Amino acid sequence: MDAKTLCLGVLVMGDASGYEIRKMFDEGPFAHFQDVGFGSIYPALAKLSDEGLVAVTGGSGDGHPEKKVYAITPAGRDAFTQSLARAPKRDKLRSDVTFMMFFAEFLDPDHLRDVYDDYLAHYRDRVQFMESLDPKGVPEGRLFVRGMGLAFYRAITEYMTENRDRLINAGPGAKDAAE
Amino acid sequence: MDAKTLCLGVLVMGDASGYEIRKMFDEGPFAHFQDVGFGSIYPALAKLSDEGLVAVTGGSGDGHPEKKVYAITPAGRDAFTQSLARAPKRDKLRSDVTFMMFFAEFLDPDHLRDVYDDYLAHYRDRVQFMESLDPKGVPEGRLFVRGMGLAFYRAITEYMTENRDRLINAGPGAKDAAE
DNA sequence: AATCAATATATCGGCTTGATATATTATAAA
DNA sequence: TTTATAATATATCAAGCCGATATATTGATT
Repeated sequence: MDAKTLCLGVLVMGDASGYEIRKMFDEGPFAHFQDVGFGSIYPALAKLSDEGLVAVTGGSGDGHPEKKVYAITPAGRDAFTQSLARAPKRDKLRSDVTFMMFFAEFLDPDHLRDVYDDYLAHYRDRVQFMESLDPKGVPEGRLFVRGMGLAFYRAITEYMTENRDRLINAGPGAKDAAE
Repeated sequence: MDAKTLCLGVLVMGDASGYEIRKMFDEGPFAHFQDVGFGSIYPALAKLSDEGLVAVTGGSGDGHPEKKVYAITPAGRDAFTQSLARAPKRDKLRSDVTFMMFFAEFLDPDHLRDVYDDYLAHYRDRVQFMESLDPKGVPEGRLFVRGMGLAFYRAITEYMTENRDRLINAGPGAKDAAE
């Protein structure tokens, strides 16, 4: 999905500023399956505005930053629906930690253990956070996606908890690093 | 991970051409957690060659394509080890299908069902494929990573099988599309 | 003999990424 | 109270990546 469609997706749920859009992908409901930075969001919003797909309110223009609020237009809604109707690209997971573990024998055992435990702790936090969310009034599509994220985080957490020693205790000189 | 490090990772396991490196990320052992295209691999190999981190054999240079085989040098091994020692970036999943499902109410029910079933079929295939792999002689790190991929694919497959009707039958006019 | 799929290298525009700069406001600590 | 810190907020830019495309050879199938 290109940055323009991602922005429209947020705006279809309500008006927002560029900063607020970012938060949706950084810590909000999209955080576990999409990502966009400011470097993509601001140019995307400018283009959407040029094309009449969003309308802007606020923003002085002279020097100091003032909040600009974007609202989707009827043309923007149409464009969004059309984007969703296109055949989706296949999923893409990019995990540098997994790449490191693949080459576990090239790593310093202490470093491997530290990275592993940080990573596992992070996924445990994600599980706890998602379990704490209130499902009341959330549309079916969003609940489904949330449930899938939780299933994914739980699977990783369980696997990493059960197989920790298998990886940490492998490799040269790893015996001291296990705890 | 940048394209250069990904290439070095493949070459550390044995000599390969650009095309063979690509296959490792497209259908090989890295396919489920990393991705690189030709547009990144060829420039990366050229840079690595300039820096003396890989050595090239073959390739005529005049017009028609001839296979070039790359081999990692001792300096390349050092550079690879150093790259692995750096703090890894956090995981990033990009799933356009999940984005579509989030906005299920904006989709034509038939289209949603088609996309859903294709997606589920794809993950079922991945599970079957990974279960068919022979673990004999595979180093611990690679087995661990393979197991984690399998855990991930299984979790998605199970969730999608159990919750299919919940999503497909939601939304306006969806009753006919369920089967 | 013709067709198709796989092998193989390479390029390029458009887009994304990650870092950085800048400024305001709200909160917490000294 | 003053200071420091964190959060809010917009914006830009170089470097690098992505997806599409072009080209050519080899092997397998019809």
